[in-house]
Amino acid sequence: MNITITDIAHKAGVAKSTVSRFLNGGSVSRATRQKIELVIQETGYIPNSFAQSLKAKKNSMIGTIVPRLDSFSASQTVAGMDEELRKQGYQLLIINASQDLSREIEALYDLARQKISGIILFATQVTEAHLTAIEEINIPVILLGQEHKDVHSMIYNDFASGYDMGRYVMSKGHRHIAYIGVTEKDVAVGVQRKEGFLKALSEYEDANAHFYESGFKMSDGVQTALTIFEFNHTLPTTVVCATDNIALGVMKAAHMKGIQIPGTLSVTGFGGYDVTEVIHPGLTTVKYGYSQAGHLAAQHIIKLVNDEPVDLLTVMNCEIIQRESVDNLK
Amino acid sequence: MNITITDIAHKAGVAKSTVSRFLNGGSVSRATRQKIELVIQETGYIPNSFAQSLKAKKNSMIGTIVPRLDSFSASQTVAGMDEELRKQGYQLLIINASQDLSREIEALYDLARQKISGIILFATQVTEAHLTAIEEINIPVILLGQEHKDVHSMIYNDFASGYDMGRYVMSKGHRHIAYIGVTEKDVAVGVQRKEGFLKALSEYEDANAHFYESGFKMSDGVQTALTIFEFNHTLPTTVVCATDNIALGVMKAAHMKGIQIPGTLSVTGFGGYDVTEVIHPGLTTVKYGYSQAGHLAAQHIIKLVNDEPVDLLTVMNCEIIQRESVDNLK
DNA sequence: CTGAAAGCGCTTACAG
DNA sequence: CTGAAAGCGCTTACAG
Repeated sequence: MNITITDIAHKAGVAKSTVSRFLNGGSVSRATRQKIELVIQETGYIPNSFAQSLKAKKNSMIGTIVPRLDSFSASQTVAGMDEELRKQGYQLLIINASQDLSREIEALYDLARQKISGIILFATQVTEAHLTAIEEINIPVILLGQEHKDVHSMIYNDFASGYDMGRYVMSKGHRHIAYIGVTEKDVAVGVQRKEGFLKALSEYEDANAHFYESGFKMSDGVQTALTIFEFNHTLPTTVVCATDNIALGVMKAAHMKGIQIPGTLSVTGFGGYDVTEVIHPGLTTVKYGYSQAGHLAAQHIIKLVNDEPVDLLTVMNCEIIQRESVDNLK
Repeated sequence: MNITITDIAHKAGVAKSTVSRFLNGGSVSRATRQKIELVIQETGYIPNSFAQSLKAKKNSMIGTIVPRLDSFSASQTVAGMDEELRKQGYQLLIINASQDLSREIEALYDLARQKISGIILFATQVTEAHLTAIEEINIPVILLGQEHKDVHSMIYNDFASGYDMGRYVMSKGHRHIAYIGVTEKDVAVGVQRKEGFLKALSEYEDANAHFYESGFKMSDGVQTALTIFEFNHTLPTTVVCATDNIALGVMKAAHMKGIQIPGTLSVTGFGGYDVTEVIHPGLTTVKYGYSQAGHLAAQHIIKLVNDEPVDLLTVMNCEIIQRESVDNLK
């Protein structure tokens, strides 16, 4: 049996309300304060936060739903969020949806049941079910990574990233390009990045590109690269990959096939994962500020929780990091 | 204002207890069932889990305290735990201690306040304060990564890993070795791995090793490697690193200095991070089964929560993965 | 400064 | 099958 505030009150010979006041920093005389302190010390009393929240009608928890925990971008972002939230006195409840959209929906309701104050949802796709849930639970929600006109959203400027990367490789003289993208269900990564790249492509009349679709895993990147290497008598001079993971896969495939990077083939990624710096050659990529995004998302959700205004859409910029994986053909 | 069970009862024209029974799958007539269902549908009612837990006096949450979220081992392990826990109907509450021991203690009390059912603590050091907290909160706790005689512990067989790695490099003919370890405050990584290595070393009379201490970050590994390269007119033939991160740092430093790996210098790690496979050369390391450990920890904590017996100490074995970073000198 | 009382939203015997 | 009542552990006006 656990110790309750009533036990403490009895042992200290005071009323529960006095103990409660003591606990919450209300005014208590020196004498009673000491008695209560002593009893709490002896018993190792720990208040029941359910009961507290039940009365107080609110708590300081923020929930976040991530598609997977074991990805660089997710763990960096969550760490950033956590830091900011803790600094501001909130606790973060992390839910792993394991890349299952229906679990995201479940998680939304779960968090509502727990009367969490606000939710940050790492979005990959925003379905009708998401929208319904967000409306029903009646709790502030921020979408991170995708945008929707009816929900507060924070996105990276994926179009600009794609555009910049396209211009970059072409400025280095590349004209025969393979672009490995991902499913268009992922609007940010699958559509925006590619659209940006396409725009850059359209500005160079003598350039041409072939488009491929890959999964998100490194092994998917390896497979896709292998088919490119196999069915093309003339290799592209560069392969632009929609994520660092895919780029890593391409590098691995090239290594397996004895294709030199750089020298014979160039490769680029998106993401700016730590690994891309330590490998040889270093991967030219676009750096996304995951940790900062986490901090910012935390600040925004706190504002929303406190009914302060927040822009419906926040766009975060990214920047190219030039490393050794791209040949200068000029 | 949120909708409560009383509202539902009113609107459906029944008693709260009937709604509660309905919610918990008790016997309710077809007619009332339908009335209640309808009202819940219309109102979007979501039960308050605080109130539920307050009465039910228990919940199905397991807490885990990790020193940092953004590390490969932590995210893999947590993902494994989460998977298992969810399968068994528990929810995981993750707390990030940001590598601050006092935050671990706080977190222990925080979780107790939330009447969580059990706690898995990723341990790096086990201090008196930890022990006191664990005793006071009176909740089942499992230590992951370190052992203590009074607390349920799960550890990797770090001594054996160190021993195996030592024997491995020496079997490849290496006799002049640099060992980069970490602080001995971390018994598993700092002491056990080194002790194992020392035992292997003692079995080869003609072998010698120099010992260095590094931080856990890749950049620390770079620094340590640089001093080794600088102050030794004769380079060791291999550097055995206590973690993959450090090994990655050494590889980077070697690359900066134009030292060939393999060829001139060999390098090994511990951990089996994904990256170690994609880089060139592939890093010879010891594979730790993080995800499995997570699953196992989850199973154990659930048993403890249900008062089922669990071995006080569980030791998990690891195995060497041979890749290209070690020269065969024979 | 202190205490008695009501109430947060739910569940659980206990009658009927 | 259904309802009235008590109670989970706390907080919060309100008196004193």
